[in-house]
Amino acid sequence: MTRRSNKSAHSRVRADHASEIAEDYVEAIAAILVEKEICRVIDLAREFQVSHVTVNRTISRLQRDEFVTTTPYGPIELTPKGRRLAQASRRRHEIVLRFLKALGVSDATAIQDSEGIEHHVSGETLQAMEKFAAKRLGSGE
Amino acid sequence: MTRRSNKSAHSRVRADHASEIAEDYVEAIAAILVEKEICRVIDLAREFQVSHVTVNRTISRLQRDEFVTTTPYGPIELTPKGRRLAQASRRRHEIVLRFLKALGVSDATAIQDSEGIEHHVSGETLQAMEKFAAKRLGSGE
DNA sequence: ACCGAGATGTAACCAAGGCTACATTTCCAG
DNA sequence: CTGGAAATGTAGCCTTGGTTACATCTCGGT
Ligand SMILES: [Mn+2]
Ligand SMILES: [Mn+2]
Ligand SMILES: [Mn+2]
Ligand SMILES: [Mn+2]
Repeated sequence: MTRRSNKSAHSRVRADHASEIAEDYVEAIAAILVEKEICRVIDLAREFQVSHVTVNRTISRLQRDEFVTTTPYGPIELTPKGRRLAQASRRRHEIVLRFLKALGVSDATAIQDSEGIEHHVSGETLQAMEKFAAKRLGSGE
Repeated sequence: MTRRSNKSAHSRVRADHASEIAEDYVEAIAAILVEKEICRVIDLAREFQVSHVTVNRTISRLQRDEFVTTTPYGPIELTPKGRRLAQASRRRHEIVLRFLKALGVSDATAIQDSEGIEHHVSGETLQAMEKFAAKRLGSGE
């Protein structure tokens, strides 16, 4: 076991990565919209620590895929599809974050690790994490 | 908290991804070497479910970075550096896998999810996972 | 009103990782 | 020993996501 049984988990990982940027962007956009009511290219450049050019081109792809809308020099908005993805991504991210903290990991580390882990957590695992965190923090302890 | 405090976890994630293929390849090569004593391009193409061309070019990069050695039409071998990375990657992967199983996730799901998660687990989190799995499966139960 | 700093856009480049199509090499079954 | 199937290599293509350099637009403070 353990070795050589996995048909190809790697294809799944590649698929996870293909949707990762969309998930992180719409999640970030939604968060910025909440606390600043307007989202601009530079906000995302700061958040992701990339150049504004990278943000521009990413936003183009997201617009092509109908997650966001924007106009030249205008702010960035979410489509309904974008809002749905943002909501789901935020929920999953928060569950993973809470889970890591419940596991006993420091806040700083939990924040860092959850940013990558979130994209590789299946529904089944997410449920297990949720349950675990609930048992740890929920009402007891 | 939770929102807007993370300076940039995203840079860390990008760094994780940059080393991911090297880790997975050397880990796979080491495993193949154990049970077949020779590793060929086609073995890796099957393992990762990619074309042999992709494997070729990846192996070139790994050779450039001194993780593997190979010759035209020859088998693929690990350098000492490659062996060290393989060993460390295997260990981390196994801890994550055992951890997910200990959490109550099914074997199939644990195999899938651990393949992506492993690359985003910091030392601190890995230790927490190890400890948890030990408590769950270690001597009790 | 206007002007300059900061935000945004665009051009051109790069590396990684995918692919298909085709060429070449290996090596074993007959 | 040899023919051909399987393995390997090579050429050329694509998308994503990163960069710097430079051009243009916007808008708030004087
Ligand atoms: Mn993320
Ligand atoms: Mn990942
Ligand atoms: Mn692995
Ligand atoms: Mn992996």
